Amino acid sequence: VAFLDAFSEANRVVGRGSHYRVQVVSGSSDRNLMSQDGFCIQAASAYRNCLRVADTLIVAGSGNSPATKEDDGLLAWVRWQASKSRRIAAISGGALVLAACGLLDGRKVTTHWQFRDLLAARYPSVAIEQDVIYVRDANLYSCAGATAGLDLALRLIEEDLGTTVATEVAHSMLLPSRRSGSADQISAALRAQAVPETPISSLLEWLPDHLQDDLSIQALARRSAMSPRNFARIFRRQVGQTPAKYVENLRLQAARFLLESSDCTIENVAFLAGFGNCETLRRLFLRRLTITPGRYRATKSAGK
DNA sequence: CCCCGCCCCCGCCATT
DNA sequence: CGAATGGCGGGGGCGG
Repeated sequence: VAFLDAFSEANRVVGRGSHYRVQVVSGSSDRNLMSQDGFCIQAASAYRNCLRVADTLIVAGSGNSPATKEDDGLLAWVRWQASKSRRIAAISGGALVLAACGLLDGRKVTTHWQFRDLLAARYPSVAIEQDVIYVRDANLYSCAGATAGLDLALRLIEEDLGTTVATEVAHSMLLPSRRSGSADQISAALRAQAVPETPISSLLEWLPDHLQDDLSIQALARRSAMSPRNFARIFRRQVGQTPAKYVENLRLQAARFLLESSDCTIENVAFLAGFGNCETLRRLFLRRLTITPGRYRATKSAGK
């Protein structure tokens, strides 16, 4: 449910004329949704009564009922919505519902490890990605678990409204920052279950401690014993971002952290985060956060 | 602020 | 034949 907050928070950030209108629809005959935690949510409507087409269709899977009982009416409704909507997202076990609709054949998706085997066995043509917390395949998004749904929501917001808004939403929701799709920040429990060791995953663990190194594609490819072209492809497929973008995000994150929580000079921050000089850092901040590093630090410290 | 060179990204094709 | 890999080149964005 937490990912719903991200959209309302985005509305608050962009101000009046709210951008998102969220409608919760139940997949049952009545409006009640029973969560596995023992509380009950009342949706705005049951799916049968929802004839409005969603711009973004988000299908959330519940933990206790793996959504595998074939409710033909529900599947037909989802198929119909999916055919009309601009993009589709599956959260956790929601992938099973979309798969049952035949919407995942040949598509790249991820799901909670708890459903992975079932999904793979029942729908062999689905391309399951294992070492990401969320994945995007064209207009199809999916994520591994409920909390990853939050990251997915931030991703959608970022695509709709830009990085600045997404970052602010993440900030106001007390998240350290937008997590990337990669596995490096996945929870320990999920990591233990879901991550087979790959060259990319070990690279992702190595990266944050080596921001000052040469992190060009060639250098990273050499480190991973791949050709540059192939490395870039594999990386993008597994991580969901291009290598340079990912590195840029890491460095930006590091710089923000240093500005907020240390009194290093800006030049030192730039150096520590792996930027050649402070001009590069400055331009990145202006591009991504529309604020200079110095002002960023000032507003952060002035706020407290 | 501008400009040039570099590198990233991606489409495309050849090879295995 | 299809999937995986490597190489090439252009276009565009970014850094110096």
